[in-house]
Amino acid sequence: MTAQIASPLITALEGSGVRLTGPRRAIAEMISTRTGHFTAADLVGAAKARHPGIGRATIFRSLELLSSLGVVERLDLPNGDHAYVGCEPSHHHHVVCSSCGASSDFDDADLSTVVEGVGARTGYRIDSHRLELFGICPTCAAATTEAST
Amino acid sequence: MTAQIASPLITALEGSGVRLTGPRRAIAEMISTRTGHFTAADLVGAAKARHPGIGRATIFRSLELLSSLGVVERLDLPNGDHAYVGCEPSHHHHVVCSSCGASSDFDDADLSTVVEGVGARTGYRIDSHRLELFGICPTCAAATTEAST
DNA sequence: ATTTTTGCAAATCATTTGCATATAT
DNA sequence: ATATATGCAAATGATTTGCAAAAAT
Repeated sequence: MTAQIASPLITALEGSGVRLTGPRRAIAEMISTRTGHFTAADLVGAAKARHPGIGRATIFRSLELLSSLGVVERLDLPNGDHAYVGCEPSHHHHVVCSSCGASSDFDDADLSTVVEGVGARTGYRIDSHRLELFGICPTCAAATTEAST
Repeated sequence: MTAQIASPLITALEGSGVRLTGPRRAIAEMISTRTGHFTAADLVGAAKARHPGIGRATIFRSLELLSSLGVVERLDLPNGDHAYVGCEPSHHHHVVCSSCGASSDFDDADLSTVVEGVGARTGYRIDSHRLELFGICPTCAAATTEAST
């Protein structure tokens, strides 16, 4: 009975009918050890070090697969870069730390009021939305304060 | 006294200290004739037809300039493409039509409550946010209904 | 045994850059 | 006159694709 902690991603893969391959396990594990967001290039780099033999294409393909399963989400950073974060498959949004890349999820409740209001005012039938918040996480804020003391 | 309608973009350029060049006028005009969002590639194509001689690089540079002036905004479409829309320079967000690309602006008021709430709950100091709504505009909705009759 | 995945290398696509020339001020 | 902008072509960077070989069912 070994620890299964690191694997909501693996669970998601298991439940989806795709094959649970070595590369996919390795990628899932590399993602689940990350605290914050990461780019495809980050993962390619990590793979080169920790799991040589995994190709660039496989990483892109896995990222797409995991996104489609809803356990990884693609973010568009303010600078235009694409990044990813591991997350719960339910609908929600992210706050991401501009300093360390950490991210938290938050849910939808209050936002849906806003979304409905906009729909009513503009006449659009709103199908989907995306909200991303950027700021400084408590840890980084503390570190900054300290440094300036 | 000729119509100046097409030129909030030009006004913005004038007020900003940059030089009002031929290519910039042409690009501003091409943008202001668009109803919905457009990609850099769209503009490159339009320029090739209507203003040959304007280079790709100039288009990208102008888009960046206009974005920095706040009269054009870059969107990240749900499919990952980058697009732009012309807009008012005040802070606001967009609803974009998945069918025709039209977009409307809406302001911030209700959203700021949500943003503050998230900041309070997560402990993040929120610096910026981005909200994009996607759906079907009234015009396209009407067209669809008609077609199915 | 059969189907899905993979790795590789090459292809594609978007965006950026260097630099000599042209243009707005 | 002088600083800023432009066009071009080449450079860069990210992501995708074709395909034969490898691995999972």
